Amino acid sequence: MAKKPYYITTAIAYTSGKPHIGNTYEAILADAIARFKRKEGYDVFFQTGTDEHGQKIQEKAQAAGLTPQAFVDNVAGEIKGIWDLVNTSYDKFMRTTDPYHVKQVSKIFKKLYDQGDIYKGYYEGMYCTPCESFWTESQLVDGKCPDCGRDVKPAKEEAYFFKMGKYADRLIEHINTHPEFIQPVSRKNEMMNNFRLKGLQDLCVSRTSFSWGIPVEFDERHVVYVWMDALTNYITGIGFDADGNHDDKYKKYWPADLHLIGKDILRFHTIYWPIFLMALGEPLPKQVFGHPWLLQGDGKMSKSKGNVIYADDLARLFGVDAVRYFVLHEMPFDNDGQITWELVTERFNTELANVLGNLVNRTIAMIEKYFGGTVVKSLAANEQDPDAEFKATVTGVAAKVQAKADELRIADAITEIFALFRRANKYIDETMPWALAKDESKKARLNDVLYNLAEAIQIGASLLDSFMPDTSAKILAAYGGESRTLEDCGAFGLRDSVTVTAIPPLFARIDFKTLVPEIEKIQKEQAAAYAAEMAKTAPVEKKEEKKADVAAETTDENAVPEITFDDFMKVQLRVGEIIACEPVPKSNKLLKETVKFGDEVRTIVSGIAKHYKPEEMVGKKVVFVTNLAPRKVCGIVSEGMIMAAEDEDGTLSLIVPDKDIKSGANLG
RNA sequence: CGCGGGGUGGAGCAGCUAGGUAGCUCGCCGGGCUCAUAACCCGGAGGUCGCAGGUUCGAAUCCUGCCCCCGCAACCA
Repeated sequence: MAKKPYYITTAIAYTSGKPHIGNTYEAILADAIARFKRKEGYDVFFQTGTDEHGQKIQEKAQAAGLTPQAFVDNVAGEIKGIWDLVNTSYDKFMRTTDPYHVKQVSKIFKKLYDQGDIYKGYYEGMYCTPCESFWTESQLVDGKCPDCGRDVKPAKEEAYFFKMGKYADRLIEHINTHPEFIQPVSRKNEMMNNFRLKGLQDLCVSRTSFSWGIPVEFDERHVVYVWMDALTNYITGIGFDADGNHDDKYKKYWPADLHLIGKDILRFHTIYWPIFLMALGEPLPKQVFGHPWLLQGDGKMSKSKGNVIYADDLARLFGVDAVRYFVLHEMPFDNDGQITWELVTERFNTELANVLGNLVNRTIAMIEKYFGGTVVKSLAANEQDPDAEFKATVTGVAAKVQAKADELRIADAITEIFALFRRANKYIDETMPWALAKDESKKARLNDVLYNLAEAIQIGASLLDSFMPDTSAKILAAYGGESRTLEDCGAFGLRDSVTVTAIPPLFARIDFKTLVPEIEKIQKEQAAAYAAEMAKTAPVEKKEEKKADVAAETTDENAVPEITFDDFMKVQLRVGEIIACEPVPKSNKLLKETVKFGDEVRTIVSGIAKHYKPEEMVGKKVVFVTNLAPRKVCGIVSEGMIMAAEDEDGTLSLIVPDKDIKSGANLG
């Protein structure tokens, strides 16, 4: 009988930079599922890859002095390298610059245009001519360009749009009749609300403001905009052809069984993507799973602080399988999870070293010590098997693991496997092999006990092979066995004899203190590399970094250039007395202060509400910058800036004069 | 009333969709054992399940209101 096909994908990673552990988590999770499906007997096709077009990449490449293609070649190589490092068993690494994909996207666009689903229209907004950028009303600062501060004017740009509304009813129907389509189900309502509350607007699918993309074949000033380019990778990667001459692979694997993606892009995968497919007349994917995020626990992630955690650093310190174990097991099913160096170390020691590594090791040691390395299967079937309960527990694990894995609850599946290892440790205490060894008449019993342990360990290791492939292989090699099928994991006593070979500890306990210098080194290097990059690319990069990571810019001294005395003198600093203060409505960070500088009274808005209460502000004398251009913040004009110091913990402290001094006093 | 997620023993989480003894890992305390990586095994302390109402024979679980935290958005001049 032919194996059933199973097609699984990850989202494609954007090639703007090195992926951190949170991005890598998705690849590892998909890999675990893919491997387990193979173990279950499916004919699996696992596709992952990179999303390589767009304005941001064009700008980054320019800043780095590379062509966009050369730039994405580098980054895609780096991403693939990390995926390989953590042992993802993808069948295809898809890139959106792949010629076949480019050709097909172009054809798809044309086809949808010809059949009337895509039409030419206008993208309207406020336009800044020098910056060549469109802004929405809400993005404008004080009615001016948020980038350069110059005037903007209403303008419209030609663009192509996709008629989303045409397919909305069919999609709603599909979502309602396929409860398994959106996972976890708790997200389903969220998606449906998008229809009811906002209606479904037509989607802009082309741009003329940059050129690094797939050209629209019949209108070359346009390039295809991100979602139509990126989402279609799932079909072009397996040989979809817009003219219908599909590759056999497409016929076999589409529709996909599972799109594994981050919860942030669930919308695009459960609304836009199905509608594109409907327009193309193709079947919809069976399931879209929006996984939670893996957050870094020690403060807000910031490259300038060097506290971004990357898979390769983790792998160097803990080993690849420990990284896989951590992200697969420590992630809750539908809440965000946390990762810190301390947490990884703790799990490494308690679970991997203590429970698993030590079990494997002590059992080998006993088999060698008492039997020279070989134990045999008990020949006489014992009517009242004293180990019946133990054996039943061990052989029952496979079914439990399978049940959990089929629900995509990988963390729970792993917990089941470790329950087996814990049970085996307990079995050692129950049977006390070292006591049996002292009595020659109990040699047969001792053999049976150790044989049972060896079997249990091999079953556990076999079940582990989808999640920790290297560790599984090492254990099985030490016990001279091979990874067992799921079915065989449900049976005890498969081998007539087991011969073991001593191996070094699988996971040597780690004292966190010894790791601290390493981690500090990693963080220093990261911060230095970031500063260097900032210095090199600052002019171009500023725009996007401002949005993506404000903290980076303001806390990274290394990136700040030297100024002259004259420059400094341009800044006017004065002591102001706060005579009134109130929170800004609709904001959780802002306080509005009324400040007296001598005879002058000004209104100043500051982002300090998380650190200071309005009532404790009143009466304080604080240093302000008083010659900044006024700016509207949340509808209030702010005429200056309060001075405060912030450390890396985010603690904020206002700068106040050492002695009482009249308000309005100048600094210098 | 911008959108969403969450509040369960010291920490991190499960349980909630289909109400019925509050569970797991770590930590802590005590004990056991010595094959093993100061590892393993057993026992124990510790929880008004954010608050207040409601439905019910019975609510962590369902309903209503409120409080707090975290993301996103907004925003820090």
